[in-house]
Amino acid sequence: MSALPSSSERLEDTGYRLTAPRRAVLEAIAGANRPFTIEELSERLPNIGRATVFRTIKLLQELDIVCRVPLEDGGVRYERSRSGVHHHHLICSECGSVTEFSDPALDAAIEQNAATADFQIDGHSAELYGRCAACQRASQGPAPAP
Amino acid sequence: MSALPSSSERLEDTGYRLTAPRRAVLEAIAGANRPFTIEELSERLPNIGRATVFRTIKLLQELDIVCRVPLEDGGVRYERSRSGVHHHHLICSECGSVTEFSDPALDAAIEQNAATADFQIDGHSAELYGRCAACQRASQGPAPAP
DNA sequence: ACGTCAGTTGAGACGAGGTATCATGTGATA
DNA sequence: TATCACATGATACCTCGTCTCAACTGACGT
Repeated sequence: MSALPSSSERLEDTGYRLTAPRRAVLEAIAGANRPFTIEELSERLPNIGRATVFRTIKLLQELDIVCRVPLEDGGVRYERSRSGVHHHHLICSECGSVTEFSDPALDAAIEQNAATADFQIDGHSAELYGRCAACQRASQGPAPAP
Repeated sequence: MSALPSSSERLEDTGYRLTAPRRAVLEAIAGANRPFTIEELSERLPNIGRATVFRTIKLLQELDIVCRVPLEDGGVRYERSRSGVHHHHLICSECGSVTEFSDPALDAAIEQNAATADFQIDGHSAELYGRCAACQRASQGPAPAP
């Protein structure tokens, strides 16, 4: 719901203008109940230029207001990020749902590997692909037609 | 060096034809000393159609002869895969080098998270971005001209 | 050795996703 | 409320990858 107030403040605090198109994009994002593509967003906002949608999403990524979800096939979706908390994704290849999780043990393992290789780590990504619980249940329960 | 014999055998064993263009792509890959883009590969093989290079790389990915390296900016490179062993990447954002590592603890942490979420995992990716040891040394040691 | 033919190729059209350009519009400040 | 840097929209353009289809060619059987 209220992803808007803090987001718009963050825009202004960083010296960016809070314009009508940006407000519209923020509202559309706040209203999205699942990760979205730029194209989907753009369709929902027919009065706003495609380029502006791209520019705004790029900006919001830099401000950690939205985050990029890389898909297995090379495609990309975006989602509102939960208050800048670092997390990873469980991506269902059947229904496309994306679940977040964070795990200190996983991050620690990653940092351990970087340290061993004398690698100065800036960032990392970890995505898990497979089938979510709901999709597993759907194909197990009532025998579906083959 | 000898990535060729086993790779071409693997092609034939799987029922694919070992054609001249495929052989040329395999040789170019064997001769690459760092992860490459399709475009780079295509430039090195001016007699081979771009579409064929794409098709061949796709095929070699399926056969686990090359693997995809997703970059931080959304771009992609490819590299010969080490004998099908599952691994992750340390990707230097300064010099572009890619180092592989594998870590059972990391994979275990990933599987643990999937299990907790009742998620049936098919595959996962984990990439670490930052600066490699060499690039860190280069900017610390002898003061370079700005 | 050679014919056969399904698998493969190359050229180029096409499409998705994203960026660059530039004249015009507009939010925040004085 | 005037100003002007910042932001926008339309559109051209670029990159990366796939599709189409006629022509070609490896692998196999004879």
